[in-house]
Amino acid sequence: MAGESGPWSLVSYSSVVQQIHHRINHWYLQNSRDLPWRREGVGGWEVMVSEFMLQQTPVVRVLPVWEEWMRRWPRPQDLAAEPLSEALKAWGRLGYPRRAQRLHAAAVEITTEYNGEVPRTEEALRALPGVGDYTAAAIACFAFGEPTVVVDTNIRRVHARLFGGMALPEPSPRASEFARAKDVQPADRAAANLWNVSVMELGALVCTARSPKCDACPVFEQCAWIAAGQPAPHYTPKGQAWKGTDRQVRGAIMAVLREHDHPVPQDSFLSDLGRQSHATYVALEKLQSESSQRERALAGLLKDGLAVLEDDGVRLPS
DNA sequence: CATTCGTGGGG
DNA sequence: TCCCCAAGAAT
Repeated sequence: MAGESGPWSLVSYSSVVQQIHHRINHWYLQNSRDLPWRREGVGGWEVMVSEFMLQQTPVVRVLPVWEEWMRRWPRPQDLAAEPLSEALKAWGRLGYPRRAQRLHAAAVEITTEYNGEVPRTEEALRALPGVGDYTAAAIACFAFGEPTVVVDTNIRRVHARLFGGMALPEPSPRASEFARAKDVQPADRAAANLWNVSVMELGALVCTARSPKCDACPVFEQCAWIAAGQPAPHYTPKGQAWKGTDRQVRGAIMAVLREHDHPVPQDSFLSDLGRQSHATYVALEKLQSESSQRERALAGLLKDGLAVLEDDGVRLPS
């Protein structure tokens, strides 16, 4: 495979790889979760919304919000007809509200440029706001059966272990990983489709980042990481800073704005303490004590178009 | 290429 | 309790 020597070189379609295909696909058919966006008859819009929500957010937290969005906005036009503020409110506490902003913008673009039909090609999808390499490949594959090369964090981890013999993939995706994923993917269209979702599911349920369930793995015998004696990661992931960051304050401000239909005076953020979660309460105390950070965080939200400044306060964008 | 950007459940 | 990190994208 590209950029790699060793036992897997030039043997992508060897019997071993075909056996891996069969084992992981079979495992998937027996063990996959019954997720609503995977059910029969689900269209591009449903898959697209799920993919946006699943960007850096666990499935269990997405499920109820996705159900509500599908009930309320069954088509892109339905969301596009609503002001951005409604999308931000319905996004709730999923996190990264810019995803809701970009999904709303994508719905508008689909409505105006594609007559309300989610585009089927990876290229067209990739041009939509909030759609990167992974999401474009995922929608094309899962919704429309395109044999795209899907590379998400789960697939990267499975490939790093199974084929690379490493505990974890590199911190940031490399071109060589895409090349390897393309190389080990079945040529057949339907087979590639099943393979993509199967490897992803294996990574989500068995080949997890922490304490992988190797005793339940269908390709334990083929795994290069197991064969190498399960070596430890060659780097230490650097944690995501949170306490005292602008992100925390931005989240607190957004939590307040979501609960108001009218502009909220900046000096009255603290008046809503009673209705906030503990996390928001803590963040709001910071809003009070560190005005410079509050101003910086608010400026960021205004710049990002997630909040609007009026004469009488701050509100969500309409 | 490194940073920034939310949230909350589980190890 | 604390820390990890989860179907990433944009800059």
